[in-house]
Amino acid sequence: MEFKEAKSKFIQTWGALGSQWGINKTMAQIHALLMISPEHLSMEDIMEELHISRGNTSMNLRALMDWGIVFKEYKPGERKEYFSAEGNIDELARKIAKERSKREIKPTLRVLKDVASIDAQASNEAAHFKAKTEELYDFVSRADNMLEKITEQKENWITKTIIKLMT
Amino acid sequence: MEFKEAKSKFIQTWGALGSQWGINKTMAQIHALLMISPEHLSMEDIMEELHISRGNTSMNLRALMDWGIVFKEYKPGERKEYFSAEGNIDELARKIAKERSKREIKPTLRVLKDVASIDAQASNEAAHFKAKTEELYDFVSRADNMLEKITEQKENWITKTIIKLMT
DNA sequence: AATATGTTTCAATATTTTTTGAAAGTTTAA
DNA sequence: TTAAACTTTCAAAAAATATTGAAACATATT
Repeated sequence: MEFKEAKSKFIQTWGALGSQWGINKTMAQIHALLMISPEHLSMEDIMEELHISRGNTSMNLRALMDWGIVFKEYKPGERKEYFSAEGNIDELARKIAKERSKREIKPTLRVLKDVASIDAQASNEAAHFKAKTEELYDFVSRADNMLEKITEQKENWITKTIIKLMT
Repeated sequence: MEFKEAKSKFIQTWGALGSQWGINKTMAQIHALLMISPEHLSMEDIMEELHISRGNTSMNLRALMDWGIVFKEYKPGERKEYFSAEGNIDELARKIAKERSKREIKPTLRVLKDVASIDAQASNEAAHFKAKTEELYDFVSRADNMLEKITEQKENWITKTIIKLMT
């Protein structure tokens, strides 16, 4: 395969994967592009490469920076802003996990705790509901905890976790 | 909180969580509803409860069954079909993890392997691309492996994993 | 202070995804 | 074999989401 073809295929695939996991396709594509670029890229570079508008680029770069996985870079003597992606994949995954936990899991846990607090005496249906949502709260909170434990191990957390699991 | 209010809040929240993770909102809501129902529900029941059309209900029930987390039930002497959700949350999570790995991670891995096979000699850019996609392949494949290891432990895999991680 | 070089915002538009509802399909029973 | 009871399919419509592009905004330079 040609480099150009491979590059395009990678960007498309990363974008599609993003979509399937609830992340804006363009956002994932910009990230993919930055990840494989040896040099920092300007907004113009990104727009041209992905054929997207200035506004779209600006908004998605902001989102990526909010996630802490893309950084603004300045070149001495230049007014233009450049961008780079988190280069360490371990760190990238850790940040994504942390952010999704904060944005989605934690709020869900709050709701689960809340709805599980109803009176079980009210009816058979209510009792079942309470039991199920309690169970769910327990599970999700454990899973979230596990993820925290896994990612808080600095450096090579995947490998470290696999080793511990083999015992 | 009232049971009715809690129920509605739970269904909404579960639907929203689904959306954020790339799962159709209605699909997640149907699943939520079945999960908290002590009795099996018919298509009519679901349509009425969630205010959705017959077609929508039918298609999303099929999708849930394809995922292996909702089952068709027959009542003796009745022609109507009833539905129930996987009751074991551990098992539910395991099935979702397995299915997403199969549908999304595995195909991505194939592409990563593929694009990483380009000639690194071609250019500096190509060399960097190859290195990055190889690194990514390595990481994703380890992560997928880890998930497999975690979920293949039957019963209480979350708890078991946490214990192993504490050593 | 005017101009040049950039970036951000956001209402309008385009695209994608989901939902509807009615026709077609299936199965059971009379 | 016909009708009744129920489910599935899919083209059209609706809703949700993403994208554009131009005006507003910011900041540096002349």
